[in-house]
Amino acid sequence: MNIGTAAEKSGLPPKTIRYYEDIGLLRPDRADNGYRDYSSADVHRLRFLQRSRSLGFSVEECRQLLSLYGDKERESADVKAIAEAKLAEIARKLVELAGLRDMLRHLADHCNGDDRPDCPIIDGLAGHGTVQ
Amino acid sequence: MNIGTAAEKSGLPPKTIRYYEDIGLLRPDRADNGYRDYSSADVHRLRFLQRSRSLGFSVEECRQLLSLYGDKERESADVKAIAEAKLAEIARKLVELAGLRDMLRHLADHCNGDDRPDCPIIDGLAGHGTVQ
DNA sequence: CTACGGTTTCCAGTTACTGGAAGGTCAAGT
DNA sequence: ACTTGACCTTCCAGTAACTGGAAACCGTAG
Repeated sequence: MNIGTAAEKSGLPPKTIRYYEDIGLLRPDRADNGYRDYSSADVHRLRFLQRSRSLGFSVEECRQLLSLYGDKERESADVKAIAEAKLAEIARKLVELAGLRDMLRHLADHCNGDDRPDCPIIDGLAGHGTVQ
Repeated sequence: MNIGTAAEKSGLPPKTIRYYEDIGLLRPDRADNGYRDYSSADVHRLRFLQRSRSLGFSVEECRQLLSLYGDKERESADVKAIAEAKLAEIARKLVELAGLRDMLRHLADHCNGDDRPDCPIIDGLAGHGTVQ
């Protein structure tokens, strides 16, 4: 499949897909005419990249996660350790995302009209407590 | 409070905090010695920025969300519309993050030893269906 | 055989930081 | 009073992750 189709299916622009190939995240076939030819496994990788990038993981983190599948030589304990570390980070992100949702829900529901400017939502803006 | 303390409390490096001031997301006081002086409201804004940036929202999206509080002239309907749009996006992110968690959970739990390379997890890597 | 949309490479520009140099500030120790 | 070390300041350069645009090739429909 051509890059345009892969772009549609993955939700990533063609430019970004080529960029991911440049930095070695992907290695699509080439057709006789020189066009890139994407398999459905390629599209899965691209969808994964689209999702994890949009959730705030870095390209290097994505590369590591993708390698958990690709590298058959890798130690299982290694795979498990990396996966567990990311799981902890995901759990944290889920909590923060839910907090953000609650805060915006409150803003949308209760701060209409004259009330809004007085709403002390900013106190709950970013949760409570200190980092570290 | 000095920038170092604000950095600790917000989880952002001082460099990033100065950058956010450069692009107009923040306007801390200055002490007589020229040092930036952060209020607790400033720290709340910074914590909000740290969280929403790490969850994949762009700086411009963050600017818009912060303006929902700051701008007393803004129409309530406008505030509500923006908040609702972001809520939909957050709901989507929550689903994708949970999907990522399940996938990694499966990888960590069931793909140990010889089993792993054969696991067809990549099929579930990025969920199913097509974007758009 | 000519449009026109999709594809190629390459190079430049943008966003959002990040590192490092050169120097000013401040509180603690001698 | 003086020095030391951790903090702060500005400025300028570099990096990460795209993004836009030019010039040229490919492929199908009329």
